[in-house]
Amino acid sequence: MDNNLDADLGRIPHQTMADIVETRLLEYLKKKSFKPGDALPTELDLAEALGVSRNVLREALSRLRMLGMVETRKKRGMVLARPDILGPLERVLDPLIIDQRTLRDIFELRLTLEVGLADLLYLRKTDKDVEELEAIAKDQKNLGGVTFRINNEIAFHGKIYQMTGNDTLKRFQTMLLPIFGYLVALEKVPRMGQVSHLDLVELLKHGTKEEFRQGMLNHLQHHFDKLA
Amino acid sequence: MDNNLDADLGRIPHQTMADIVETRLLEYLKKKSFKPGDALPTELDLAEALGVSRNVLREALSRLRMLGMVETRKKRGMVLARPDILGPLERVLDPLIIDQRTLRDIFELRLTLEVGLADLLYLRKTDKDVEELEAIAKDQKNLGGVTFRINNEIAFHGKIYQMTGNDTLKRFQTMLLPIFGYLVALEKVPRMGQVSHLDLVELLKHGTKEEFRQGMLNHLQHHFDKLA
DNA sequence: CATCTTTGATATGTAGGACATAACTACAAG
DNA sequence: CTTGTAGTTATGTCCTACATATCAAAGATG
Repeated sequence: MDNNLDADLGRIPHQTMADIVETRLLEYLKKKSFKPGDALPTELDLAEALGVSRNVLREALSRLRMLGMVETRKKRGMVLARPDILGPLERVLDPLIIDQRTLRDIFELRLTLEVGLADLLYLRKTDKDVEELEAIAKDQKNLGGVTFRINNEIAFHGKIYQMTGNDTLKRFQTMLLPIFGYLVALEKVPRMGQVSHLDLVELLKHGTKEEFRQGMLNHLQHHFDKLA
Repeated sequence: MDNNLDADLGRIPHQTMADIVETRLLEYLKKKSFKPGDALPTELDLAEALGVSRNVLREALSRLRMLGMVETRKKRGMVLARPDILGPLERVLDPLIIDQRTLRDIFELRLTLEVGLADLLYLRKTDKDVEELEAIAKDQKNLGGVTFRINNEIAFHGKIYQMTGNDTLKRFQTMLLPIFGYLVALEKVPRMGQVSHLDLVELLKHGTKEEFRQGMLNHLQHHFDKLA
């Protein structure tokens, strides 16, 4: 009867103490503009200051620890740390849990990145890198099973990301792989672009930045075609 | 004397119970391939099964709640939910805490995205969108103070992201803004690209995808110049 | 009979106490 | 000056207790 009512109205968020303490702590850290390594008050002091039990405080702190924002050592107390910005993302990226719309968004995000990569690539690529990339591309010729072809695909594009010299970008791409495996596996007939990996390597060796970008675009064209 | 010793050896990670429980729970959720809405065992059952106190379990659950992976309601128990993949990222993005290298990486990531956006843009842009973008660009003419110019810059590029019809991308861009504000504020002399916002709008109206991309590239050129 | 009210059971939310453990400090011993 | 020892302190973990929201079923009312 009113099954859609829940979807229409949604549920009122109901902030819990731990939620509030979490935001308060984040505000506190940012306001005080601590630098990594700075010492923080003890749990007992914080709990008392916030007027909550140590239990609640620790639940909030546990979150900040997961984000890598604080580290705690016995006796020493808590210390502000450099968060791992991609760590939390990594935990959540399960294609089966993420909704279809976001999945599509992420897919497009990857395509966008790959097309835009050319500039960084030409800025930082080395001859050694190009050689290694070529080796990967040539490996594709003697294709084994489906598994091999997928792994080779991953290796090739992964290498390109690595060649940009941008570690965050590379990690980001690695994290998105499961989503890609999932989406590609949904395709009935695996389609290949008109521009092969070897073509891309050739462009990288002797072509201009714009030619390579155009080549990558063609390589990914059949993905773009399906977006609408 | 041995200041580098710490850097050489690093610190031994020291997993805490909550850490272990967190990973175990994540494995459990993925292995069982729950769908959003499915009910989970109670805290007491989970704690007993894992052999830890309810306290520790709740610290781990608190993390999953922050990630949006589980929701809990009294009596009803716990339910698997759709995680907000960008939420955790949002909490962490404070330019003052992130290290310089990652900051640069993110900056490059944004440039890469912006250059690669053209395809999605031409796939989904509407006349109404272009008009609105033009309005923003024209606003720039009668420039007020520095604050206004920055806000206008944000509005213009933000509008472009929104025009891609990719909500995740748009949110991502919004989240990165503080980092941009920070990096741009570091510049002594604000430099402008040779291609203005109005030029970009013109390209969007009458130019091809490739022309627009090239225009965006020129618009951002001075940023690329500083990368090396 | 249908609908509203009440009551009880249950799982989470919060509080507080207790103790183990790691790590820092200071001091004594070689 | 290094090494060993004792004491202190803050975190890590466990336990118990109770409040609260919510579901479910029994009971009351028309």
